[in-house]
Amino acid sequence: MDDEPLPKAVRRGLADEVADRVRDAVFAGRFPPGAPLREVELAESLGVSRGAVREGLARLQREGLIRTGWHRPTTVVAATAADVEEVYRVRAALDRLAAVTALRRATPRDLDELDRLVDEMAAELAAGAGVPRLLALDMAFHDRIYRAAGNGRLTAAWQAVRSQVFLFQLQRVSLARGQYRALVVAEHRELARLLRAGGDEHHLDRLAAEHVDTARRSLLALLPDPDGTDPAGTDTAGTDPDGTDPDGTGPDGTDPEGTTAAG
Amino acid sequence: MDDEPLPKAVRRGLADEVADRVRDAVFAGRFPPGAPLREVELAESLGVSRGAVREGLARLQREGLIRTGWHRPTTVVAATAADVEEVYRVRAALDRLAAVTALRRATPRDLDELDRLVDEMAAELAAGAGVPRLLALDMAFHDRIYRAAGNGRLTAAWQAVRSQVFLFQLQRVSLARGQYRALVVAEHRELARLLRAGGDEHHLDRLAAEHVDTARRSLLALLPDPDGTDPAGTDTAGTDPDGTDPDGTGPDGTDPEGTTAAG
DNA sequence: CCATGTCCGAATGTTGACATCAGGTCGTGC
DNA sequence: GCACGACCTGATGTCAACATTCGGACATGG
Repeated sequence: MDDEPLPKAVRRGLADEVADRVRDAVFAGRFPPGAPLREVELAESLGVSRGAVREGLARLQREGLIRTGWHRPTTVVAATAADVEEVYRVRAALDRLAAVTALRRATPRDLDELDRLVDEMAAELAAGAGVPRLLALDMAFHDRIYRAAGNGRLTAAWQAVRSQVFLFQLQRVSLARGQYRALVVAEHRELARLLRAGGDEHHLDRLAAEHVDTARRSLLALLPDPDGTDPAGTDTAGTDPDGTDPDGTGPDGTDPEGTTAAG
Repeated sequence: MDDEPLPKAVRRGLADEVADRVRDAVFAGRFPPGAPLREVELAESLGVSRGAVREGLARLQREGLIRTGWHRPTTVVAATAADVEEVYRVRAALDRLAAVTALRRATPRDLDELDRLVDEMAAELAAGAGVPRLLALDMAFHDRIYRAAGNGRLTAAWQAVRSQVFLFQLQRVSLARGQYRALVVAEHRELARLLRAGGDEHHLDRLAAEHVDTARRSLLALLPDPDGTDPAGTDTAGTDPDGTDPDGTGPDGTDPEGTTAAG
C-alpha cells in the first residue's frame, strides 16, 4: 500500500505538452542561449496552434527559462554570473526551508526514496554515466525533499527556479571533474542521513545552505567575474528592477513527478 | 534626479490589465473565496476577448490567488490554516533573504523611502486610517526591500505569494486591534533602522523572520484549527538553525504601484 | 556626412468560433 | 429503493484569421 497508490492520472492540456517538449529541446541544446523561440515555428513544428504554444511558452517563462517582451520574440536565457548568483541565492533560501520542513514531515517512504536515489547516483557515477544522467538524479533528489516538505507554495517557488538550475548546470558542465562529482554524492548522502536522523535542525539547515553554496561557487568559478567575491550591484538588465515583470501564466501548484528528464 | 528618472513607460498588454482588474475585484470582495471566475462573464464584463481573460487569469493563478483545473471553472482561493501556514513559511524564507541582501545593496534613496513609508504608516495609523490603507503601506514597505535587494528571481518569487498575503490579511482583518497595529509599525521602523545601520546581518535576519512570524501567528489565531495541517507545524521550529529561525513568514505584502486598490 | 522621417517585413497581441470535456439530471433495469 | 448508464447543459480547451507593434532599411533634408 502506497501512501499515494495512484499518481492521480492528471489530465494534461496541450500547453503542458508544449512546455515539456520545448523545455527538453532547450536542455538538449536544440535552442542555444539567446536563440529566438518563434511561436509560428513552434506551432508548425509541434503540430499545434499558436495559442497552445503561447500558453506553453508562458509556462516556461514562469520557470525563468525564457524571456520575452512586448511584441518581441521570446529568447532562451543566457546564464551570466549575475543570473547564477540570483538563482542560487533564491534556491538556497528555498532549499533550507524545504530541508527543515521535511525534517518534520518526511515519511519512511520519502527517506527510503532519498537513499535509493543517492545509491543510484553513486552507482551511475561509478559506471561513468554522463552529466545529464547525474543531474537528473540530483534534481530528483531535491524534488523529493520538496515533495516531502508538503508545502505547495514552496514547491511552486522551487519549480520557478528549478529549470534554470538545471540549465545552468547543463550549460556549464561543472560536474566534469570527478572530484567534484564525488563530493556532490557525498553531500547528498549526508543530507539524506540527517533527514533520517530527524534531529539536528540547525545542522541540517546549515548543510542545505552549504550544499547550494558549493554548487553556486563552482558555477561562478567558470563564469567571467563581474566583480568581487561579493557580487553587489549586478543588477543588470536581465530582470526588471521594478519587479513588475510581465510574466507568465498560471502554475499548477503541484507537479510531483519531475518533468525534465533529459536523461 | 531619480536614480531611474523615467519609470520606463512599459507597454502593457491586455492580459496585464485584465489581471489587475480581476485582482482588485477579488481584493474588494467582489468575488468571495470559492466564487467561480467564469471566462465568458469576465470577457463580457471587461469588454475583451476570452483569450485575454484567459491569459490574465493564468497570471493570477501564478500569484496563487485563484485555482483552476481541467475543464473546471477557476475559483478564488479560500484561506485555510494550512494555506496561511504554507504562504507565510515561504514568505519568511524570502523575506530573510531579501533583508540580508538589501543590507548590502540598499541605496540611500531606498533607505529614505523606507523611512518615509514608516512615517506615513504611523501618520495614517494616528489618523485612524482603514485596514486596506495600512496594508498597502505595509506591502509597499516590503516591496521596497525586495526592490533594494535587486534580485529579479527573488522578486518574482515574492510576487508569487504577495497577493495571497494581501488577501489573507484583508479577509481576516487581523490588524483590527490597535495594539497589534502599533506593534507592526514599530517592527517596520526597526527593520528600516537596521537596514540603515548596515551592520548586523544576523540580527536583521532574525528580525525579518520574527516579523513574519508575528503576522503568521496572529492570522492562525483567527482561523479554525485544522487538525491535519501539521502537528508540529504551526508553532514549531522554535529552534533557530542559523541562529536565526528558519521559518516564519511574514505578514503583509502589497504592491507598489498601487494596483491593489482598496485604498 | 549626420540626422530625420518614412516605409516595409515580421513577429506578437487579440479576436471570435468550433471542439472537447466535467458535472448533474433523468430514465431504466434489477 | 438502489445502482447503473445515457443525455444534456455549461464550462473550458483549442484553433485559424485579423489587428497592432517592433526593428531595421531606405530615402530625404540639412
